[in-house]
Amino acid sequence: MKYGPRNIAPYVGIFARYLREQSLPVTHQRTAVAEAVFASAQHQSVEDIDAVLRDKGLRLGKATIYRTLDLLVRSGLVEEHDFGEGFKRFEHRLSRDPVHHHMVCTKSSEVIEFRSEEIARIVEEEAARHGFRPTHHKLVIFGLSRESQESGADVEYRGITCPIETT
Amino acid sequence: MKYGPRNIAPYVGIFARYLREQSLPVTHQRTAVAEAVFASAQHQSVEDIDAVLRDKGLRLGKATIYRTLDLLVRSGLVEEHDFGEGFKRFEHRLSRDPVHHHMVCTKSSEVIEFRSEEIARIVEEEAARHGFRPTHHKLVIFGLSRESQESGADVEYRGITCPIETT
DNA sequence: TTCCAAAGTGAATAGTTTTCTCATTTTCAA
DNA sequence: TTGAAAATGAGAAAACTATTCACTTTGGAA
Repeated sequence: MKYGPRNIAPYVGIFARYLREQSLPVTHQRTAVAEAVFASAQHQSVEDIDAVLRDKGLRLGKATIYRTLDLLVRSGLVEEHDFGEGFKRFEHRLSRDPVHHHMVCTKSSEVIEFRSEEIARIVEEEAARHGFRPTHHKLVIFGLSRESQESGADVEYRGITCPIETT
Repeated sequence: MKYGPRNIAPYVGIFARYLREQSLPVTHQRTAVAEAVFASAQHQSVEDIDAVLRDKGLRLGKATIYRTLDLLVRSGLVEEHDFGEGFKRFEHRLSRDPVHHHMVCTKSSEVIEFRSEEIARIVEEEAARHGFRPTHHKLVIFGLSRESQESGADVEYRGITCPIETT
């Protein structure tokens, strides 16, 4: 779904332009965080981003990373995800498929992306039916990836066996 | 989407049966939490549930509430939601439409439920296409409810104005 | 280039939600 | 009734994110 490394300089430039439009200073820290996010095709946690920056010899305050990610999300260049892990993940929107959804393996945490025109249509229809004005939507499918199934994992259902009370 | 108050005793009974099947003690606290969740048609936070219990004169430890909610979710009788508020919400599955999705108003936090057979079909198709074995899925549409729109609220887009760098 | 007001940074702190610990209490089968 | 296994709850801890504030940087103006 993502298409390997690319020249990210132009995208960092777009972020810089966004900052200037908003009358916000273009700092080294902001540029560095943007580079780290744009350079990876992964769904990165704040820890991941901090690690990447650290590898480059940069030690930014956590607060700065959070604040810059907030700006990136507001700029529309980066998307925020919550896969139910207890923390957020961030993904740039510079791929050829900026709108897509996710399947998350509950065993391996593997993430598969997919696209669906139908989903967008249904969202519009359902929203219109309720007088709702949608801005964005998120669909996440949970389950087992092919790899997890092949490695013997199985969905363990521990729910009620029968919804009708018999006792 | 929810159909008013009902006699929840049978459902508490089903939870009790689930506990016995799992060889887990049926305690007063567990019964009380189940009652609180089953009695409301809302998407309740842990705080909400604690408040309901408190109103009934019950003061359970937070740990017990969390542990019991975990059991309720595992039993399949209750569903867990994350509407991006920073905390979880819980909803029983005793309605006539146990499978449904949500629209969340980013202004008023109002939640609208809707059903869609098409979504389920698409989920199955897309999962099959990737060899993925789905267990469940969540679709949340964010935007403005009719009421919020009528009260003058507007989506404020603060993103980039043009993705093509011109400078 | 220099100046400077406005804004950013980062270390520490605080806040929130959720989980863990462990001494005490409860459950439930025998 | 008894007792082993499990639950409870108060508080501590953990995990993630936001805030505070003294100091630094940015960027437009002179």
